[in-house]
Amino acid sequence: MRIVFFGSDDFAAVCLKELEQSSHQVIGCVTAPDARQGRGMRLALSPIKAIALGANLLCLQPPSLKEEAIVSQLQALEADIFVVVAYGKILTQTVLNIPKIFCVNVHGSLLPHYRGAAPINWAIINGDHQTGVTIMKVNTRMDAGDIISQKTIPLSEHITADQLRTQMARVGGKLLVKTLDDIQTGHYTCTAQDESKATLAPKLTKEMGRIHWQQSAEAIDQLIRGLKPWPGTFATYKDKMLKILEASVVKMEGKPGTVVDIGKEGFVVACGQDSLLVKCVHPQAAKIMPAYDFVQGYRLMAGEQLT
RNA sequence: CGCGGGGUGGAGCAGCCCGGUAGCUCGCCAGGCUCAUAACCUGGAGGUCAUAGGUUCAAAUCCUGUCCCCGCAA
Repeated sequence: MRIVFFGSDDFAAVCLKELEQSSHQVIGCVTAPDARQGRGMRLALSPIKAIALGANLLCLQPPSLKEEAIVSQLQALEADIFVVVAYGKILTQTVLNIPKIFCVNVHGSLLPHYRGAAPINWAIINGDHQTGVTIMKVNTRMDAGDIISQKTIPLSEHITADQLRTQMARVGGKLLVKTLDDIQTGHYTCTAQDESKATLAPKLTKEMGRIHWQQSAEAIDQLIRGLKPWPGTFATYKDKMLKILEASVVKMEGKPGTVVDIGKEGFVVACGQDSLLVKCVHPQAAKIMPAYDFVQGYRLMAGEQLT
């Protein structure tokens, strides 16, 4: 089939690579416009554009899909199907009508659970035992289209969002190719989502990463794993931000926020329930370091407070 | 030129404002001690203080350029 691919991030890039190795033909990409970002606000291009340039693929970067020029460009490609993966924009009905068959989306959850921008992270933050990938038909409502295929992924107790994301991109890419094969041969079904079970996975914010020590150590650990690497979790130590990158739950008690023990693996901070053994840390203006190195250099002592 | 913080033995930091013997907590090596600890005690090795110039009797410290790292913001 002739495919036009819509996507922007690294997750989308994995899917795109998978498509390139399939029997289907990617005839063009649509991705976000280059944006200024990073220190010094330099111009950065999306991973999708990088691949497109390397493969000599047509790459469109419209600021808006509502422009007539874009619509006619997309029509001219005569695609069989559109594939959308983490594109970041809602497609209009006009755009959805362009491909001969329809438009499919790869979503990082078992829909109708976790509709929205950050399904992978929320599954970990909420401590779920499993999640998955869904391929669905796109409509104009966010992540609400009919389900074509799904695959479940079990979650281990220590998985982080970046690991899950990598794993899910691989699984999703393979499922995408298989689903496209099925669509081509007509062996597929569309199942409407059960609206009563729909939940949302809203966009992540920086402030979500603030640690509240009165919460349980388990909840904080889930937050740390679910927000890795972005936006990350942080506490405050001596008025400076201290990012906490890795931790685990230990059975110790104390006043929430107090350092109750120090060892070679790191330092232990008491929480609302149980305590958190902090193993890896990122002080403001410094490098990422093992928690024990932080203890050495910053003179962290048992009894001190984090907020 | 978006704003800000850094680069000091193997690790993490202090010292810089107010120039004048390279400091702290670890690690490493050797020896001792202990029921035990982030164990402890004694001794030892290891640094052109990112880099290039400048000022000075004297620069980690003051001035100028360059390279690299990080946070905020997006």
